[in-house]
Amino acid sequence: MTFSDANCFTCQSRRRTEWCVLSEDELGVIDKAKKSRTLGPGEILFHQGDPCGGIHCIENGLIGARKLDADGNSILLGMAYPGDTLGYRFLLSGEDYQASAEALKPSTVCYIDQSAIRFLLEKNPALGLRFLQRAARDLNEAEDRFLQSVTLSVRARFAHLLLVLKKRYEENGVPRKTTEFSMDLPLSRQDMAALIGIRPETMSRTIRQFEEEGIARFSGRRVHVPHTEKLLGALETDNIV
Amino acid sequence: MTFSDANCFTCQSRRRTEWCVLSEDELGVIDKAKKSRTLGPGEILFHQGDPCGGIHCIENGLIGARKLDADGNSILLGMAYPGDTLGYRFLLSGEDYQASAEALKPSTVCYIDQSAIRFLLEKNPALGLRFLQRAARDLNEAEDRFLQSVTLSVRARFAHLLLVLKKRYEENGVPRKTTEFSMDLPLSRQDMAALIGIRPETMSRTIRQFEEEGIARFSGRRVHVPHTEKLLGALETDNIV
DNA sequence: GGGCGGCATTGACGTCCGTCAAGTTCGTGT
DNA sequence: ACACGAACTTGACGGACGTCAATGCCGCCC
Repeated sequence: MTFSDANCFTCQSRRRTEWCVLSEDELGVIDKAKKSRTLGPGEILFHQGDPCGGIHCIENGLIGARKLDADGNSILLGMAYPGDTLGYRFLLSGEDYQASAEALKPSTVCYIDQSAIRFLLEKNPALGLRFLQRAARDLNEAEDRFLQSVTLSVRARFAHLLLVLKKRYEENGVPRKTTEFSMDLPLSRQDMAALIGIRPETMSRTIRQFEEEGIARFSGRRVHVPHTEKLLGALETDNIV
Repeated sequence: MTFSDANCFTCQSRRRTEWCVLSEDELGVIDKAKKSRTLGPGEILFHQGDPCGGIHCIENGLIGARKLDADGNSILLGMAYPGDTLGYRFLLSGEDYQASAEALKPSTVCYIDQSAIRFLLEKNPALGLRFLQRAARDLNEAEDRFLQSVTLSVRARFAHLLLVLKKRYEENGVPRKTTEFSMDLPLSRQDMAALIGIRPETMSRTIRQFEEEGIARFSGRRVHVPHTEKLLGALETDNIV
């Protein structure tokens, strides 16, 4: 674990966080309470079962949420990008973490103890509403994933995933305006497989299928899509209103 | 649509709602703003695509959330019991309803306009936190459903569903202490099928399988489980930590 | 450098579940 | 009471995806 210096006032990701509704004074409370650290890929932020004593706020990088099954295989449940806050759910409900958090890319993350959070939640109702809006978005996303997992084919779910990763890639980097695009996938094959609820073998086969159909070309973690509309055609999204 | 009289102060379900943190005065705001109505089974509370102008609060009965696919088939997404509030997510995010709400049993539901809600959210931070806790619980539930849909067999998912319905049945009625139990299912076969992401035909076959194995006996909407531990044995829950 | 362990790919095979079609039961309205 | 439609059941069939096993690839550590 490496500690780093960070500053809430100059944080590039702040406008994406819930803290954007805080006054200067209130932001100072966060800034004083925070502890910052950097993680390399694979490093663990917290473990499933650990008590949740605060909130993690991602300044930059990429964090993944995992569960482990009995065989020791880890299942990637979701990803958190810069500006996302991690753990508010368990802080509020008082439960222990139900998943582990692991850096998927080199990341800088701040930890804010619950005392500061609770103080500000009492003081500024807008902060709670911000968290509530975040929860509402997360909830919509979770329900969509369930619906997709039971209504869409593996092909379509993988196409969805690629488009979501593209969107995130562009939000956190350089957007492209052309019909074609390339990007570096932040995930291993088996992590992508877990995200859409399939086995690594099926992931390999779906990738090969996409290559054979000219939808995308894969080389390691690099992916190139020559015609975005071909990828859109694999969505099968027509049949749900 | 039938209107009914209701009273927040004497409401039997209030202790389960978010309003339980309100003072007498604040409860009066809700009580004045609410409009109460009763619905028979099949009656629609609101439609997918309607604008969300307030919150629905279930006094008693059972409400289901549905989406429609292009074929006109309705997919049951979830259920709301007495004390649950419906629509806070869309109110906060300003979106239209993304699903319809339909009474599954005779129900009494109050509608509270957003102006009262927003007034109280600003005034009493504890109310926002209550909603946040609700959202956190809903989120955990949604993620569990996704995990189950990709890791568990149809058998196991149906066993889960029966146990959830049992829990709800006992919370809203008479609990039993014995190893066996009976209950009336509040759902049609196809609604149960949709909840666990399978087709009605597969639902029928799973029910027959349970009967053949002596796990449960079904007669119309009545279900009898002679040995609860047999049902627990069908959960296959061992392999997820 | 050599060996080891995790990730990825590929093939063969099996099975679970979706699809289609037909038939039955149930509920509702006239 | 009868008729109609919706919900439910059952069977036959096929395909998509999981499972198992073998192999290749690559980075890491002794």
